[in-house]
Formats: sequence, structure tokens, C-alpha cells
Amino acid sequence: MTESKRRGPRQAEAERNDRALLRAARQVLAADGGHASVAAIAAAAGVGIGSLYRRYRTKEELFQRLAELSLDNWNQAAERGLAEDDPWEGLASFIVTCAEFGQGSLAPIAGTIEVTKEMRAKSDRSDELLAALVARAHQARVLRPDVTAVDISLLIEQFGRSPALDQLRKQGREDLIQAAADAHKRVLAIAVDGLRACHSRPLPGNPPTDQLFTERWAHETGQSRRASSTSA
Amino acid sequence: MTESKRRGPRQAEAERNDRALLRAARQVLAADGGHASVAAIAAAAGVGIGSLYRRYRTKEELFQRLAELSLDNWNQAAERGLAEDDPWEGLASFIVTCAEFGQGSLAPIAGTIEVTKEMRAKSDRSDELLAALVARAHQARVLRPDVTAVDISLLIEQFGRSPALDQLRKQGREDLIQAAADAHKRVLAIAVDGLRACHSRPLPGNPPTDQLFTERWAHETGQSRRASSTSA
DNA sequence: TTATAACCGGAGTAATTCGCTCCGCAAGTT
DNA sequence: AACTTGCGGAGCGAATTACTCCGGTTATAA
Repeated sequence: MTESKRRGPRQAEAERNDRALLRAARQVLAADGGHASVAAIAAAAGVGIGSLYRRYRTKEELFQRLAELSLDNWNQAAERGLAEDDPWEGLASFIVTCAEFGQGSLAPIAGTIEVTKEMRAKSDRSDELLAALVARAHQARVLRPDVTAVDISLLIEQFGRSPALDQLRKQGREDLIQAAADAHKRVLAIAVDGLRACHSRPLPGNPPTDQLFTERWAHETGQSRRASSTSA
Repeated sequence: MTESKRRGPRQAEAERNDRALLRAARQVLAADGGHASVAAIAAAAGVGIGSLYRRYRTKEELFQRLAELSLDNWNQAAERGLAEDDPWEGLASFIVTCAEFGQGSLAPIAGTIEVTKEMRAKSDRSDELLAALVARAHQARVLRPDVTAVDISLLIEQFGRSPALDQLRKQGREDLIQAAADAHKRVLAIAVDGLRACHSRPLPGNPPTDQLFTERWAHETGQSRRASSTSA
């Protein structure tokens, strides 16, 4: 990212290919789940398999990079949300941005990739940012009092994919993709409105624990200790 | 279903196995997508592959049966919803029931199975029932005026799976499965509250067309004509 | 008990799909 | 021309697939 000086047209093409690759990987991963094949990803990106393997030594390396970029995006969105004046708009825009970027693509690879130190640090930071976003919205009384940060994380994950969109993409129905994307935004807007403080009846069940996230990314690294807290 | 008279303990075991098979198929399909293997389904059901193939001549036959049962469940839930006195509770319970049953398991096989005449008839009937449910809620002014039946269908599909639940099941973390299921219900309750009429701001974009559903189940049967309407 | 029938689980099989390597080729630079 | 740089995809061994087939187990009958 700091070294994006292009020194020739070949380098430029390589960068474009890399971006297309990551973009395609998100889409294919969302549509095919963890079994997504490198051939499918390369084809969706419009590049050859060879180009994929020149940049990433293995399939897992590509997925690892994808996870890191997603965390970066998540944190950027959270910072932008905190920068907004209105606490509600800040939280809502954060949710929408994360869901559209496709955070949900990560769920199928949660147990398969190795979690690096950097990723864990970024994940911790995202927990803090989200907790701040939630605390601010609570203090302003615009967010339902019994909604927690974990609820929000689960909601974002739930909307990280669109089943309709994924399937239409796999069928190659380019004509309907835009309509499906718009519809997905609509349904997400409905769900976000459900977070507003105007709803008096309490939510069912107890607030979920953040085990639902921390435990899923363990991957036999003996890492089961709580790494973050979701309360401010 | 009319012939459930058991004539011996062997038949009873066969019935239990069949139910376990269908239940497991829904779970594995949700977790693994369309590539879900018969071996995985049989293992999740706790039966041998042989038992699966004694009841269903092929993988597609199992999926077809699954789709039909889902439609039956959908219609039953809709009828129960219409039978309720309160229009809002009727619609809300319908949504929750469908989402929990795992309507979302069908999305990954949408393009792969042959759509029978019966299935299309049941699908048409479900469209009518949902339209009635929505119309009633609109007339009672308890449902946001700009929410359509297609919006509701998409919301149900969106909540037909839980990424967290699916992954925990695949990891065999039985201890967290109940927590994930409860959390999923919570998030769904949030989204359902977003449908209430108390929200004044209109939803973004235009109401989605039902092409988003009809086109996805076509499967080269030359069937592209509109089969139902979603407005009352 | 033994014979029979019904149903079970899963090893085995051919075909497919997988991740990945390797090499011939086109484009830019000197 | 010669050299460098990045490209696409054929091909390979390994893994996975849907499905078949058969030996074992349980319930009933004589």
C-alpha cells in the first residue's frame, strides 16, 4: 500500500489483476463456501491460474490476505463511523459498509486459515471501535438499550452475504445482479431500523457472549482465552 | 404421511432414520452449500450411506424431497399465521417459523434440482398466502407501508441460515450450538421489529420484483413466464 | 433352536475435481 | 536483436465424489 508507485505498464496490470483476484475471491467464497476452488476464483477474476499463484504461494495465503483486508476495511469503517457527528448515523453507516463489503465471506474460512499476530491485533482493535460506537449510541439513547456489540457483529455477519445475489452471480445473470444488490440493501435497512430505540419490547433470550466469535477462529492454536471484551 | 402405521420395530427405525436424514440434509446443505456430499449428510444423520440410498435413488431425489417439505412447511406456517387474530403476530410468527426451519438451505440447490408440477403449485399457493398475510398487516397499519411481499421473502431467505451456527456445527462445538441458535433468534427479532409501521422514513431504492425468485428456480425448463403476483 | 425376511453400515469403484507446477508466449525495454 | 517481466492454461498426482454391493444384525415364524 505504501509502495504503490508503478514503474511500468506491466506493474499496473499486475496491480489490477491483484485487485480483481481479491474481489473475485470474495464473491466466489460467498457463493461456494469454503470449498471454493482456485480455478473458479481465477476464472471469476478473468485471469489465469498462473497469475494467481505468482502472487500467492498457496490458496491459504490468498485467504489470509483476504481476511486481513476485511479487518482493515472493518476498522476503517468503524473509524469513519466514529468521526460522524450523529451517533446513530455513525453506527448505521458502519453496519451498512461492513455488510456490503462482504464480511460474511470470511465465515466459511474461519477455521481453515492461520490467524496471525497482526490479524489478532486488528481484531482486538475492531472490538474496541465497535464497543465505542455502541456505547456512544447507547448514551445518546438512539440504540435499543438491550442491544449489545455482539448482536451487532452477528447482524453484520448475517448480512455479509446475499443468497440471492450469490446464486444469480453463479448463474451469470448479470441483468438481475443490480436488482438483487439493491434489494439486499433494502432488507438490511429494515434490519437496521430494528435496532432503533423506538422499540419498547425487550429482545428474546439473553445477550449473546462473544465466544460466538472468539471460539470460531481458534484453529488449534491453543488460543481459547478471551482476547477482548465487548462492553465499554 | 397417510401411511405412518408402523407394522414393526424395523419400520419404526426406518422412519426415524428418514427424519434424521432430512434434518441432517438441511444442516449440511446450509453449512456446505450445494457441494454438500452424501457421505457428510449420512454421517450427520448418524446412518450409513446404504440406508440413504435405499430410500432415495439419487442425491437429487433427496434434495427434491427436501424442497417439497420446505414448501409444505412454509405453507403450513402461513396458514397458521393467517389463523391468528392479530395481523402483526400472524405475520411475525410466520417469518420466524420459516427462518428457523431453514428455508435458506434451499438456495444453494435452487438451480440444480428439477422443479416438479406439484412444487410449482405449492410455490404458487405460498405466494398467495404470503400476499394475504402482508395485505392484512397493511390494512391494520401495523406493517411499514412500503414493505412488499418480496421484501419479506428476501428477509426470510436472509435468515434461513446462520453462518455462526453452521460453522459451529461443522466444528462439532455442541456446547455453543444452543447459544448460537438463541443469538440467531435475537437478531431475527431485531430485523422483524424493523418491519413495524412505527418507522417513518421510507426504505431506500425501489420495491424489488419477484423475478429475484422466479428466475432463480428456472433450471432450463424454458420456464420464464411469471407464475404468480405478489400484490393483493 | 433354525430359517427367513427386512434392514442396517460401510468398504470398494470409477470418474471427477482438486491444488499446484511448469512452460511456451506476448509485451515492454535497451 | 537480446533480454526481462508477467501472462495463460495444459498437465499431474492426490483427494473427493456419487453410487453399488455385500456381509452382518435384528425381529418374526416354525
